[in-house]
Amino acid sequence: MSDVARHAGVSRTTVSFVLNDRPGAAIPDETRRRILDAIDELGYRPNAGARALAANRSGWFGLITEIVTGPFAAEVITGAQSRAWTDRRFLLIAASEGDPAQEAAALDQMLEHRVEGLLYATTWHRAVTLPEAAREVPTVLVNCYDAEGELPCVLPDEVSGGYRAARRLLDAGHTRIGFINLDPVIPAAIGRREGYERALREAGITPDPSLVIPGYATADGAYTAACELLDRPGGDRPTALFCGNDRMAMGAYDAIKERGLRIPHDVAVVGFDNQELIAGYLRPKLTTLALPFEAMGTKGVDMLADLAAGQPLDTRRVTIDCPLIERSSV
Amino acid sequence: MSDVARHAGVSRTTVSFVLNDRPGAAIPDETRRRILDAIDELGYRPNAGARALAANRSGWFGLITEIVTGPFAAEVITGAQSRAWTDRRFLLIAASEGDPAQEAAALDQMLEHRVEGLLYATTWHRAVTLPEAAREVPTVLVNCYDAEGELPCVLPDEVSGGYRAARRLLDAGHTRIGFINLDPVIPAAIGRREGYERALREAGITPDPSLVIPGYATADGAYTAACELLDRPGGDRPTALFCGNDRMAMGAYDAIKERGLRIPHDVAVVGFDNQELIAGYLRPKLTTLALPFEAMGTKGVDMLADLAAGQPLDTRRVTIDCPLIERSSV
DNA sequence: GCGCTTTAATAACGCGCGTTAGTTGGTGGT
DNA sequence: ACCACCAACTAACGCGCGTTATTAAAGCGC
Repeated sequence: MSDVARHAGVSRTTVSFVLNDRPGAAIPDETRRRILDAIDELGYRPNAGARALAANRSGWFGLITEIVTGPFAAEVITGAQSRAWTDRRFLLIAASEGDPAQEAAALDQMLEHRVEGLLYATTWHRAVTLPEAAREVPTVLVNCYDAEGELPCVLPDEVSGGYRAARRLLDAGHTRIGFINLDPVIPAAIGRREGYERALREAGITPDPSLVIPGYATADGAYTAACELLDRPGGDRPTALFCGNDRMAMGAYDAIKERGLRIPHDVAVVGFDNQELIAGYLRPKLTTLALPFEAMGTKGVDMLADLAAGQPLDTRRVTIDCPLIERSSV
Repeated sequence: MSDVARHAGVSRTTVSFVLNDRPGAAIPDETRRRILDAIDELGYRPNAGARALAANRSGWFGLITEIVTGPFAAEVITGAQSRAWTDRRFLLIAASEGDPAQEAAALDQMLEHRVEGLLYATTWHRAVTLPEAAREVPTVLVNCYDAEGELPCVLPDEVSGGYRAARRLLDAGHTRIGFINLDPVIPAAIGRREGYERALREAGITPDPSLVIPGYATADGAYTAACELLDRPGGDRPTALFCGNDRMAMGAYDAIKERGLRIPHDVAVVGFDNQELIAGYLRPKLTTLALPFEAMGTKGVDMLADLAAGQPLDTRRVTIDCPLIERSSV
């Protein structure tokens, strides 16, 4: 920077003013041009670290996830990254790998780097408890919430997701809709079932509990569940299956095809999660609901930016809709 | 740091010596303990940025990928991250999203943060050309290579992957092995075919070119290709299919099942890529080869660390084996 | 010509740390 | 009694920048 100043025949301060577009600083165009030319000529690049030190503003946000591997975390990162970029901020990403020690270590490193805010994301919707150190800095939870309800969080709207799935099938004329759910105790399963039942009732149908079977998140579990639903005695088998995730839809597909039934003509299927690698390549392609991970990442940074700027949040618990991704299985 | 020094009754220098375990500094245990106690008591955390500035060593490596979304990039990140951690380094991750402008901007930011090395990773094995600015800092290519062959790179060993796949099927007694390949012009397709043919020849079988059909990386393309192979006139249809990726294996599965054939009894299948969401949930689970993304990320940081330390590389072009992931389709 | 305001610029301090060149007090040897 | 030596520390500088207080020159009305 001193070299640039010398080269342009001005002081270092003036260079700083130009670089930062300092409001109130009167820099004639001619001087500004000379400085910018010098920067170009010398290939000068400001030192972000020194800048942060002097301005007492690191420009970092931290992002802790359980697993970097896996499409969900990646989407959160994408959303958060792009949003952070517009504020000229950078994201410090670390994976806890489910190990509390590693998580604490990552957090320590982040605090040493003076992150101005922390995003804490999980791969599945649930309650979490954060390490103590997280209280030192503004924190937003993504896809999870703290049991005490003290921290702001951004969550998928499971209820409207379940509602939307059932509604899509009702609109297609189905009245007996089997629901192969996730483990019944987790928030996703509870919320989606609530939405599913509400849609049925709105259509004048009384939910039949025997049509809701847990598939425990695996293709095998869903296969078994689908067999049970499709082989119901009395010939009142469902004409549509709503599966709690796309993996389970794979199992359901197998059960349906095995019986010589066709998708969607004989049995329609709706999944959840919109995992491209499954939904996009099943045959026929799977109509499913997307978890809005990218939007959640974006919104999380949004909230963090407000928090870091000292502004209060308008909503401390934000829910984001799960959009229906229309393909060919309904 | 000054507070800690005052609290412990020593100078700031002594605190620095303790924090950095400075070799040659004689610090009595008693003094050291007092300092560590003070750090604890005051909740002192070193400022990583200031440290980098003073030591002229940022501790950052940059990692640029095309897409953060997607399992491949995530694995590279995991490998690189964990390896970097052991050197007390951090990874600055950015996605180019295939946009040269965004890529250049990301690189600029990284250089402003004074990264000491750059990892450039692609999602599929191919040639790349880097922006000019990348020459300012040691660079290692991951899963790609530069056309000029100037930069060090770490690549998957496609040839041994193809060899290993064919070999596995030969060992299982198959002699007519169909190969649904990727787009024939890309390095992965070329290398794997070479390995496939070598394995056949070693087994005394002359490769039959009509058994190799491109599936163009899609399930649909592979379905068509598989139909062609399975419906060959003359009853000499292959008893095994080697697919250039797992998505194509999905298409092949459909073609096989449609004909009432069983996997692996009537037709064995080997995939490539080891995409958990596909390979692990197909029924039966898919035996496939893994692209060693995590290992490539690790090795990339390895090489970068040497480069950044000023040491020459022993090998400028490293290839890493693709391990066979045994499941139930052979 | 004088005072006053605006424009254009600068010198100097501090951000939090690593590092070098010292200083101080004590011990052993002759 | 003198010097050499070592253990245990410290003062002071600089890393690259943002920022504040200050100055010199130019413009303006009378």
